[in-house]
Amino acid sequence: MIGRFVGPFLRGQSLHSPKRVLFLDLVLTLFRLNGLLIAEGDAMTKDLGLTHARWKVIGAIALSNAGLTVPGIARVLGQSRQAVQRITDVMVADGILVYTDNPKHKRSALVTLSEQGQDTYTLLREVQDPWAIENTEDIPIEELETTLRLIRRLIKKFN
Amino acid sequence: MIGRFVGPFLRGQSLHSPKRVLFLDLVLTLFRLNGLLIAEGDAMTKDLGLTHARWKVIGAIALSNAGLTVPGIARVLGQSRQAVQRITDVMVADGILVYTDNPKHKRSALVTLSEQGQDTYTLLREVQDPWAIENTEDIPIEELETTLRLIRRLIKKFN
DNA sequence: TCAATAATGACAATACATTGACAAATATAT
DNA sequence: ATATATTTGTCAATGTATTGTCATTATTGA
Repeated sequence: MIGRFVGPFLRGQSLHSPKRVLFLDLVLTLFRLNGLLIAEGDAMTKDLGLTHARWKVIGAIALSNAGLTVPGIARVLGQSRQAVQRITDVMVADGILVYTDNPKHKRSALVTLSEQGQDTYTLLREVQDPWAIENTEDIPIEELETTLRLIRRLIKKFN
Repeated sequence: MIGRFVGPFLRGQSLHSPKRVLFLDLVLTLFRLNGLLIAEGDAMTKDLGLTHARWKVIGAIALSNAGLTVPGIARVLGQSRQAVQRITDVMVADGILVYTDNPKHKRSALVTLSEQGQDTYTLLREVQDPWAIENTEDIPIEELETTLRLIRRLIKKFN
């Protein structure tokens, strides 16, 4: 039952605009999933010496086609560019990332995986892939697509 | 097109398990939406003297039926109980929240809105409701339900 | 072309969150 | 009932993220 968590404050109005309550419930639920996903990722990558700040950056780079700058990674992750800059600086110092020349911008370098970074990514994939497959095997692909489409639609609104 | 952001590292495998790629893409997209939602909420509540740490707590309490303890709020928000404890302590000191007796637990108080907190919540609703309605008016309720159901399903896996 | 606007890097201050640890309270299983 | 496991409050250390500011570089539009 979808409306299960609708509380006393909202129940009085839920008949008038159920979509609003549904949406607020969705937002809160997204916050929760966000936290659980971070915990999942941290548990998954504990042995690799990664933290969520780090595997998020690696994931963003790996999923990108064109190459990403620091502000670009920040946009993909929904974070401030300063936070990403901080972690990429550390990861470059650690030899996981490399700043490479950006033909399109004099100062804003592209962030890429070093050789060591690619090794780390390979190890990450070895735990991440089974995890992803395991957690989607009982979910119809149509539902995943519908959800992803809706999430993207919301992102477009908030950009 | 759903697979638009699938990068060079993943493209080679996408035919073998498209759901996996879809899922990883979804995860990254959820991170992004999470950040955008926080920014939306902060912009929305700037005049109310709230921060995302605060309106999340208020929202969690408002959406709950039974009454929530600090660890309960933390579970709803997908955060550590220590983080929530910190912010509720500040909000109690500020007079927005009140710790009330919990018949079910000697030490673990229920967190409730003070009178001032309810006023704040009323003001919050005045900006939040139009926002929620505006951002869902072009989205079919079935899609919202499908998405919420999927998100809940994932949460259940990660609990 | 050139002026106005936006994006970026850099630095600082502050807010927020996680992790670890330990004692006290509660829940569970036998 | 009672031993065991889990949950909770608390404190401390550390990691992570936001906000604000300013100079510099890109982009846009007239």
